[in-house]
Order: sequence, then C-alpha cells, then structure tokens
Amino acid sequence: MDKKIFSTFLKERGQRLTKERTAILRRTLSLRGHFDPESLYVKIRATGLKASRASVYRTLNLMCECGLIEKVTKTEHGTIYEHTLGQSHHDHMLCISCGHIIEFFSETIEKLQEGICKKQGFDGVNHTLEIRGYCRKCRKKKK
Amino acid sequence: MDKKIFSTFLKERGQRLTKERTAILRRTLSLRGHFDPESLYVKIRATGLKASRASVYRTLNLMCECGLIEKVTKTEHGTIYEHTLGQSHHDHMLCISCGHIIEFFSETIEKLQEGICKKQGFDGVNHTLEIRGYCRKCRKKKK
DNA sequence: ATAAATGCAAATCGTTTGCAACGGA
DNA sequence: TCCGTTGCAAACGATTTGCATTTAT
Repeated sequence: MDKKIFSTFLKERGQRLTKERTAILRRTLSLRGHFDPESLYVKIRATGLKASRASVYRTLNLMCECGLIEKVTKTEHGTIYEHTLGQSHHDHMLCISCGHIIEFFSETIEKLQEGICKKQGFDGVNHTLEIRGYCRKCRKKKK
Repeated sequence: MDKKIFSTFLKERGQRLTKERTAILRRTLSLRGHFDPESLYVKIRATGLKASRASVYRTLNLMCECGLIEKVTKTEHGTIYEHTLGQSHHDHMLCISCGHIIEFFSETIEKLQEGICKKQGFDGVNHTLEIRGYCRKCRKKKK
C-alpha cells in the first residue's frame, strides 16, 4: 500500500525504486512509532541489507516529500520522524528522562487552535504540540 | 533587574561578569522578541562591541541555565531563543514564508493539557505549541 | 545507452571545546 | 598570584553534496 504510493510518486518524477530505497522503505514501515535516521540506518545494516547513510537520508527526504512520513521534532541527537499514513493527527508528550513518547489527541484543542488562527488571519498549515516532562515510570524512579 | 539576576547567578557559582558577558546580556535584553545566536552575534559586532561567537554561545547557555532566556525551537537555521522574564507563557505561530512569529496564549488549551497529562500520569514540565502556516501578509501575497 | 542512484569522502552548518594568552579578584 | 574567561581554530555531530562508479530501464 505505502509501497505503491512511494513507487508511484517516484515514477511520476522519473525516479527509480531501487533495492536500497525498497530496503529503507520496508524497514521504515516496519517501525511502529517514531524513529531517527541513524537508528534506522543501524537497523538496516543489522538486517544484512545494504544502504549507506547517505541513501538513508536521501530516501527519508523523498518519503517526506511524498507525505509517507514527516518530521516530528529536532532534538540534540537529530531529527525524529513518524509515519503519517493510517495515523490520524496527534500530538506528543516527550519524556525528558527516558525519551519515551506518548501520543495524544484532543479535538477541543484542535478547535481552539483553529479559532485562534482565524482571529489572527493566520492560515495554519500544521502544528506541533509537544509536552516535555517525566513519564509515569521515570516519575517513580525520581523519588 | 535582569542584569542583577545574572550577576548574582554568576557570583553564586564563582563566575565573573566580564565585559563580553555584559555586552551580550545587554544586547540580548534589548531585543524584543525571538532571536538566534548568529544574528545576535552580528548585532553585537555591528555595535562595535567585541565578543566572539564562542562567547555568545557560552553566554547564551549561561543565560538559559539561570532562566533569563529559553530555547523556543530548533530550525534548520539554528536554535531560536526568547526571554522568559516579564513574559508570561505563550505559544507561537510561525510563518513558513517570511519567518514572522506571532505569540498567543489560551488558558483553555493550558487547562486541557494539564488534564491530558494527569490522565497519562505524566509530569509535564513545559510545552511548546507551534502552529506553522502563512501570516496575513503572506496569505495576501500568495494569491 | 542513457540517466538516475549508489557509496564514499569531503563539505556544510550550527555549536562546542582545547588551549594558550589575558584579565579580574 | 590564582582562576575564570577570552578568542581562535580545530573538533563535533547531523546532514548534504560532489564525483566517479554502478545499475535500472
């Protein structure tokens, strides 16, 4: 399904679905939640598949362009991505102790945002709401 | 006022308020809204004051540690800071066309977030809500 | 055969750091 | 004098890019 989207996207632009790109796409889709380029690269290597870091970066950019994935946030360790397909919009809680990410969604918050944009004459394309703090586990550990 | 806070903070740690740090502090405080290290550096230089890039980065980190400023977001062009003092918490709209930043605040959204955290057993320390899109001006330009 | 994609290594960009020279306390 | 601080340049880490080589169509 997603593979179809990607290959169509590439074909339209006269680009090719090589085995490296396929490997990267497959591995990316197999991931559940959020991921970053380096760990994706390591995982691909661990599987015995070959694809350079350069190709990983290049392919992730392509996947972003065609809307399969998107950048969630930038941390000191790099960019974090997530899948967009089959995923409705949501926001994130990020544990600053263990890096755990919790997704959530609030229809009310969405509506409020729309209202605020309208008031400002702002044409909102997308948004990110990130709450940083300590997850349940790390809270317990702390005390 | 802010200068007092900074010098006290430094003294407590056995550190010194040098003229470079003073220059950086002053220039930073003179800025209204958001800023990034490089443009701050350029502005300082333009004023004829001397302070190296290294010192700018080092001093901004100190100012973060003592809570005078904080990191708002990371863009492809670097980290964006803002003042914390005398500024109540607020969120941002970021125009992806001209970079213009609009601040806003919604008590309701804040409350909703608290509720969501509680539900997840998450101890929220801080959060950022960033709406990206086109500001009024750029909207008009587009069509 | 042609044009695109690869891997590598070098190049970037923002930021940090090691170090010798400098300067307040 | 004693340490903290500075500026510079080198070091960094994430990402991009130039280029010669490989590969899909």
